[in-house]
Amino acid sequence: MTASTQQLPQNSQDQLLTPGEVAAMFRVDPKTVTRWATAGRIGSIRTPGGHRRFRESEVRTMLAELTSDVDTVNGV
Amino acid sequence: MTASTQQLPQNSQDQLLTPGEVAAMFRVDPKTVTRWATAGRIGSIRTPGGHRRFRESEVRTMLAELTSDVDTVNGV
DNA sequence: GAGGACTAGGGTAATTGGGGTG
DNA sequence: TCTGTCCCAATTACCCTAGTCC
Repeated sequence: MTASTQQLPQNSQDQLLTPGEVAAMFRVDPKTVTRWATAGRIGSIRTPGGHRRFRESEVRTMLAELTSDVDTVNGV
Repeated sequence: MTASTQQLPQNSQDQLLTPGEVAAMFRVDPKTVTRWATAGRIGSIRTPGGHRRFRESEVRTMLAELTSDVDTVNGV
């Protein structure tokens, strides 16, 4: 049995998502998600190869805010 | 009984991880982790059978280094 | 000794990154 | 200002069989 897989050393409870996954959730192009990461609007984790991974919890939070913030503007 | 489920009294500071576990931490394919080891981007320990093992401390360090979060943990 | 699960290896397809443009 | 699409190069993902680990 996979005794080794009994407990993943996943200290972070966040699952990582690929740019394509995030792009599908936001209905945008992966390129756009990359721009968000470049602009610093979303935390990104890079693989040794240079590809980006995003935290599921962070993406969900942003998505929830957008859903809830349809026209709920704070100022105007 | 598999002693794997038990906490052996290792004095350990470097727990060994399997390619699958490292792959899960980076959200990549186990083969990709193998390529990193082949490319020399990550230290690898080979078993007598040829399988690879990675040090948890090293993997954690890489994750921390590659994590470009807005978190101001250490002002590098 | 037997079994299940994972890994190594090579090869090919899909995705991603970066720059420039509409 | 922001997003979508083009190019090309690099990285990653999935296919297979055989061997190893527990």
